[in-house]
Amino acid sequence: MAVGIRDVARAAGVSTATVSRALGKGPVSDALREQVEAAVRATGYRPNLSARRLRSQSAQTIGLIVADIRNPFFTAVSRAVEDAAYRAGMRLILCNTGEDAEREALYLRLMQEERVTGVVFAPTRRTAERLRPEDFPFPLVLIDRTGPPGGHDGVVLDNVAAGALLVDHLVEQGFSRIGGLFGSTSSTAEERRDGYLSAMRRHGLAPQVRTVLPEAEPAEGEVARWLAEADRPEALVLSNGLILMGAVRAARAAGIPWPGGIALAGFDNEPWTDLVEPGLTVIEQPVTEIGAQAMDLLFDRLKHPDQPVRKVVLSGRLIARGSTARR
Amino acid sequence: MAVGIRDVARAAGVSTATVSRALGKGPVSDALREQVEAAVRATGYRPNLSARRLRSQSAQTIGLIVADIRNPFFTAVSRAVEDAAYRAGMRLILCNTGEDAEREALYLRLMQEERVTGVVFAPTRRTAERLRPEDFPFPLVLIDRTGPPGGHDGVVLDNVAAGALLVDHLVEQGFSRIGGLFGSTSSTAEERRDGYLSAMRRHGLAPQVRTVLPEAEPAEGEVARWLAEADRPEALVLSNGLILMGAVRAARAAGIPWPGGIALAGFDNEPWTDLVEPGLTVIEQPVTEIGAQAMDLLFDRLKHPDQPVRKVVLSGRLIARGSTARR
DNA sequence: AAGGGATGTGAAAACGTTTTCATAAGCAGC
DNA sequence: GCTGCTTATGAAAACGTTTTCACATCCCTT
Repeated sequence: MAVGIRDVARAAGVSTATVSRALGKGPVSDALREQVEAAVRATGYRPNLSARRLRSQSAQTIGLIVADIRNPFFTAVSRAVEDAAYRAGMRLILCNTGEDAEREALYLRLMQEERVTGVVFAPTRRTAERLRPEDFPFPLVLIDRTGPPGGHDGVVLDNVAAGALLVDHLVEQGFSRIGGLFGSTSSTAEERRDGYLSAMRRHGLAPQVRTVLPEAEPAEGEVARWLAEADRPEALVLSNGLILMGAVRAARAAGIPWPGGIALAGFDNEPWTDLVEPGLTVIEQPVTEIGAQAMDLLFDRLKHPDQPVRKVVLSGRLIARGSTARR
Repeated sequence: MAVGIRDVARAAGVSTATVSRALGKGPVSDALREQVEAAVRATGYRPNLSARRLRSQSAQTIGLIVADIRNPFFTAVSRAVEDAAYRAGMRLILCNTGEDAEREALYLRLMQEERVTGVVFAPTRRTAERLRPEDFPFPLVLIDRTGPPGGHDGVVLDNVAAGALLVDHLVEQGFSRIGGLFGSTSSTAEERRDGYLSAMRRHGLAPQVRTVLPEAEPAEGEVARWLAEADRPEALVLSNGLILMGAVRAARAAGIPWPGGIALAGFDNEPWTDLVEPGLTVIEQPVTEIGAQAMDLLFDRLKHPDQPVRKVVLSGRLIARGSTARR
């Protein structure tokens, strides 16, 4: 039933070595190559990738580890990563960690057992701190969240600048009591908060920072409470797309209009952010570029293992919409 | 450098067979099992999954093939599939086909070479028609689009009923000149169109059907043209989330309000559909359920290969919102 | 005390490839 | 015509596991 390379060899009247070479790139005479190809067609042979990997010690596989593929940022990045992977003849193994350090460790171990070619990883802050390059026999490229400068290549947004950009924009639009709600698990959120804080300080304004699990529901709850307080801010900076959505829901539920009741500015130019009325001011991340760059770094690292560690920092673009219209 | 099972065996003073059994489920005395575990810790041993797969002839891997992971429907389904896979100790290989029959064929071939345990697949109509169960040595479960009854298990929405449901709702709300815009590549879109057509006929109304590539941009262009026509419909049925978004953009761009200028009703209860104002009437698909059911079918099929083919049909739920408010 | 079924263990085969190694054939230079 | 170099090919080793098979050992039954 299961046809192997021996069957093809027999059908073509050659050795298995020749079949292997004909299918790969070895030197084979044209005549035999044709015989082999005919035999492959005749037998319906499909190579066994596990055997190939075992023998050739090359998995041709990329692992992608993210918190949740349903976060549109990761969705978009994953598509770019998958495209690059398959263009290079590699498969993609997808892992969702749910921001859970234990599952992160589990999946990293799995990647070792798979002997993957490389991994693209968006770690939680906690895990990012513990990541030691010498523990991994493959290139590990961090995206979105690199944490403190470590031994891994990475692609990130200039989060500090982006956080500040939002504050500057809000100040310019006439707001001064500006709150910030940031995710609690990633270094990215921390950097955005730092940018927020330094910009607030620079403008001589009093920051109000809160922290929340970076998901829509917790964010909605937190913002709902915040908006119900007597001295609520005039404007809110939200540190990612899910938190921004939570904030929009909370404002909508409380019947507070934006920008009149509360100005909103956040991250991730998701398709819906310009469909709500008024549209939401956001920092757009170059998502496709991030995924593509990560794969470039990964392949470069494979070629030049001893090259110094590189960190690609991409700029976010401010898209000003009605949600932060001048007071 | 690379530590294998032989090194562990040597360190523990046992045979490789015993190590394998200690790590698996074979019968091993408690004393030896502890020795082996200690040796594993001491050596930092990580099993080589390729070797394991080759020998045990079991890949413990699920393939997921969809048009585009960025379609929120597939995003959500993929998450459910991944969860189920990893709960069963399996990995997930992700493939995006971009609705391209050639890439579908390519990936199906790849799945054979990977000797995967099973595949969850949302095929284009063209491919669905050609799918022959005997060509696949693994269970292939179709989701979202099963096409004509074939030899594969599947999980689908009751698309005909759902399409009709939207028409019934629109009629009830007082609309009669109702157009329908449907995707051109999937059997799902066809079924929704059939539901639309039969409901229109039942109500004695004249259907107006158009077809478009199931992506936001082509849909926006098509709807823009449609809305510019003199005898444009009063209401539109849109056959998936991306097409619905295109329609919303077109209406917004043309300055046509809904439901006043054009009533909108579509598929997929994506998070943004109730954030636009007024909210959009949609059919909600049980996305998580679809993914989970697909994996259930897959595992059942592995257990009972000769069981008759099963097709799970799930009902969509109508969520009526302002976009179809009474005329 | 002998027979017999569990039970635990190790040696070696097996999984399906690629790669190494040896060899034969072809060809250039002398 | 011989040597040396390249090229095409096959036999066999190798990749790192799991599984088969054979063999002790132990305990229970008779």
